[in-house]
Amino acid sequence: MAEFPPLYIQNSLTRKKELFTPLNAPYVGMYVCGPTVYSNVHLGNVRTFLTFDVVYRYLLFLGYEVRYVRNITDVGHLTGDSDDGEDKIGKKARLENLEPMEIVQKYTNDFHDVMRVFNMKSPSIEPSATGHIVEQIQMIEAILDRGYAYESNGSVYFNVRKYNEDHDYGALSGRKIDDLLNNTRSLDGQDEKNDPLDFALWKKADASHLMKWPSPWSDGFPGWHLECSVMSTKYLGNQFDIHGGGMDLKFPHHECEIAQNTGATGEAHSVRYWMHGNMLTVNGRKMAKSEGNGFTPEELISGNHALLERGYSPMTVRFFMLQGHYASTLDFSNEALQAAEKGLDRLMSSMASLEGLPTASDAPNPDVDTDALSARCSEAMGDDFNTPILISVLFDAVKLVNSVASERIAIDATQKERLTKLLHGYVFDVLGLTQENDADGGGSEGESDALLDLLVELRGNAKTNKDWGTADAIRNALSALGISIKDSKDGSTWERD
RNA sequence: GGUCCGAUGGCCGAGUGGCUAGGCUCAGCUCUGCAAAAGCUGCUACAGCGGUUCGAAUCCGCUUCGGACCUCCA
Repeated sequence: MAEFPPLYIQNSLTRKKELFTPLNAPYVGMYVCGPTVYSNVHLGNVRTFLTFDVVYRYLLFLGYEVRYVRNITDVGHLTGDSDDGEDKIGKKARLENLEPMEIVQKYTNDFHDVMRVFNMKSPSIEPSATGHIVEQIQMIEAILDRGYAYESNGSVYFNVRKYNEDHDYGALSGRKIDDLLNNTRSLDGQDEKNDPLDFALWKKADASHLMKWPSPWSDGFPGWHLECSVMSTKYLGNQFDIHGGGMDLKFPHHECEIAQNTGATGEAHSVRYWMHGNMLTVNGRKMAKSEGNGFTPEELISGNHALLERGYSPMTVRFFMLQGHYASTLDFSNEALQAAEKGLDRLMSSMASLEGLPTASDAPNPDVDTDALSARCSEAMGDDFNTPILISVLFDAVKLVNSVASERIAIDATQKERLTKLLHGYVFDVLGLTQENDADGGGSEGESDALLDLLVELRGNAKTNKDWGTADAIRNALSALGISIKDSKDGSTWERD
């Protein structure tokens, strides 16, 4: 087995930072709760998917073979205060006068577009709940067989108290069953349940319900928590390595997932490392659809939203989010976005200069220790994916690159190669940042580049002749077009802003 | 009401007992025809009060303020 650098993960279940040891290295199984496709994703959703995109990327970077499963929830999600609420997708379908599956397709497409714009890697498998109705029915039967569920009026409920006699309900979220009971609000339409804590595995559909399937109990639809239990274990096994999701899913969703898995097999600890990403906040408040403080990636890029002073590029947002640790709340503000934009610009300018970096030295510069830089990077990521620390190390590398570029420091070819490999690996592969200079589009890029080179050369001649008027005129004109010129003692270069 | 979490310099944001990240902003300097870029230097903070310790942003207690979950939520 290959050697992997140590990776510590903060496990939500044990509340400890643990050394990551996959069940079957080099293979890793990872499941992340995906979106419910009944409306556009907002920036808060993006943050969670970004968190696990980086986890996925880093595991791949280390050389693990990862099966990354992220579901699409296209049924079973109830609205309102009780389990008798309406299915979100069915409701939306009625509102928009579309087939439920049209809704699902529409917002799935939107979700994929967003993922692409933010340079998220596609999961290995993206299963949908409606594609696994049979398996969900089978899991309900297994849970019934073990006595942890009961049928009531065509619906099936999980028996939380019975389960808690043999296992520990509340272990993940740190809740005690009696506290839960004391604090459960009395809701309507719960008479079918033996106990308010019980949750639905299968719901009987009424006549107006659009999405329903036959089952041994009724024509109905599966409970929300069930799909994740079914799809994670189907593709990753009854026990698998990493389960991720947003902090707000910890209870009840993930708690119920654990109960279902254990209830169906009798085996505890189906998930070895639970990871939870924290919330994106706006003015200190969680960004959420219900709060009305969310905006879509489209609004973010265009700047067309009351909270936005102007638009920001997807990579700026990606970088902004990576400058905070995934387990902390991150507060959104225009000021912070603008600071991130400049920082990213500096990082990317430096990346762009790597190729043309001079190797002025025949021997390695003893003051330049690429191995140490590399070690600090892997240490940062190995400490629970600490991207802020990683970025701080990368800025040290930026400083070094810029010093070499301006010939304040000399390095040899080997050091240049290592530096390039390090920066490419962490910036492009691990953090998933990309250069965003291709905004002018079209196939004429090469031509316009050549024209720009020519203009810069002409300006250089003007400078040599001390024709400052011409030189400044060219610089100002290019600046107005979004091209900035950088002078150094060896000549000038240009860069698109 | 219950459970849990947080409070870090002008802003964002790491850091869990001594080595006092990083980005942005601001000021000065170097370079430059000027500017930009780049480099260097400076601004040295940990909500408040008490305690433990040789030593606390970091551990403990209290107070204040904020947030999350307990209902759909990434």
